[in-house]
Amino acid sequence: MAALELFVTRGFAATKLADVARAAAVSKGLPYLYFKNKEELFKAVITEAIGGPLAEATDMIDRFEGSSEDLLRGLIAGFRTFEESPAGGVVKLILAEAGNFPDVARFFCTHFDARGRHLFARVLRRGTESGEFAPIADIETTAIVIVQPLAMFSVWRRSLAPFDASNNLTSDRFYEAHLDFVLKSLRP
Amino acid sequence: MAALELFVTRGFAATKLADVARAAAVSKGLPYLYFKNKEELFKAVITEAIGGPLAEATDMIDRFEGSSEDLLRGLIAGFRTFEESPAGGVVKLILAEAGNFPDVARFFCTHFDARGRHLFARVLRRGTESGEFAPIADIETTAIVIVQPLAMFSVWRRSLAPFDASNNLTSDRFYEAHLDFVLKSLRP
DNA sequence: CTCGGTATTGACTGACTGGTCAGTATCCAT
DNA sequence: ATGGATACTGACCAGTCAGTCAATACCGAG
Repeated sequence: MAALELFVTRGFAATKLADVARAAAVSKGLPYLYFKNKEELFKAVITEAIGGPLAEATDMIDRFEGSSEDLLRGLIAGFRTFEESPAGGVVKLILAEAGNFPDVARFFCTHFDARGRHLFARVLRRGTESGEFAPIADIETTAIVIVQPLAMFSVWRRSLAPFDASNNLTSDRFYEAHLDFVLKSLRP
Repeated sequence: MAALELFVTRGFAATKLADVARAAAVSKGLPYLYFKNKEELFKAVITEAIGGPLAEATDMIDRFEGSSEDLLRGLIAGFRTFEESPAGGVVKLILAEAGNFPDVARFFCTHFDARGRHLFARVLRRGTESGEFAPIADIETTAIVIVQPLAMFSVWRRSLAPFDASNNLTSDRFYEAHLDFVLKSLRP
């Protein structure tokens, strides 16, 4: 959806519905035949952007069989493809607008944030139990520490990256360094 | 400044100057005697919020003598006090509004983002050269991977945290897990 | 107390934008 | 062809808010 891109780059309040309409090559009134108002459009855009990728990710995990390290790699790779799709912008969008849209924030928390963290925690638990990873004092929080760079990179790429003069950080380099760093920390 | 808090929780566009004035217990017109317009106020708020803490941090580093691990701890602790001060909200604010305020974004990049990363990279280099840390393939990018959870946590605390049902993550637990994780990865 | 100057106010305006709706285009079944 | 149903348009309205400025409060010196 064209609306998503505008919301991501400009924010909710600064995005004019006339612009959304123009970007989608329709008239100003058309969106109102499908969405009650701007806020409903916003919610629809977000839930649509999250829904698909989330479903894919969960059953990818459920069906997985192999080493915990490979599962971790798979999970991160999965996040990357989501992040690099147009839908990846929702993370930034939601973090920015959470205060103004409590129910969107809550929805995102339970259906994406918490679930995503849980998946990583599960992998860590699996790995430590099998002895593949070293023991971890606080698994839930460690999962957060692992996920946060991914989320942050997603946000950064869509906000500061274009303005960073010393911008020689490619996605490849980042994901490589991240995985390297994480695995070093996890191995016994 | 009262304006900062409003900007952080609501975003730039959604913050009415009348509210800023009310929060500061002055009349609606007063800010215009000190700032040309809303955008100038915004820039002033940000530069003020960043300026002080940044100066402190840099000369804290310059004067430091001791082990690299302690320096790293000091750096993170410094970030935490900044993060927990009212000024900590600028990170979220800038990430959200970078697209609408290119020059603010550029200013933040050069004076805070890049410099902060550089400090961490310096510590890593110092540690690897002295043999205190294991060799690191890509120091600059690794520094980013270390800093990002800190930045993300700052954003998260001010956006999703209040809506997260399973919200038993305290700052203490987070910083502890982060430091533990990082040091595990760095040690030879 | 008075006067000059300065700091502050808050009603007002002009521009902008979310939302409406009477009207037009398109399409399909008969 | 034609009637009607459906999809879409864009001029218009009403509300909102950044920004202005004439009027007022305040203060310090003489």
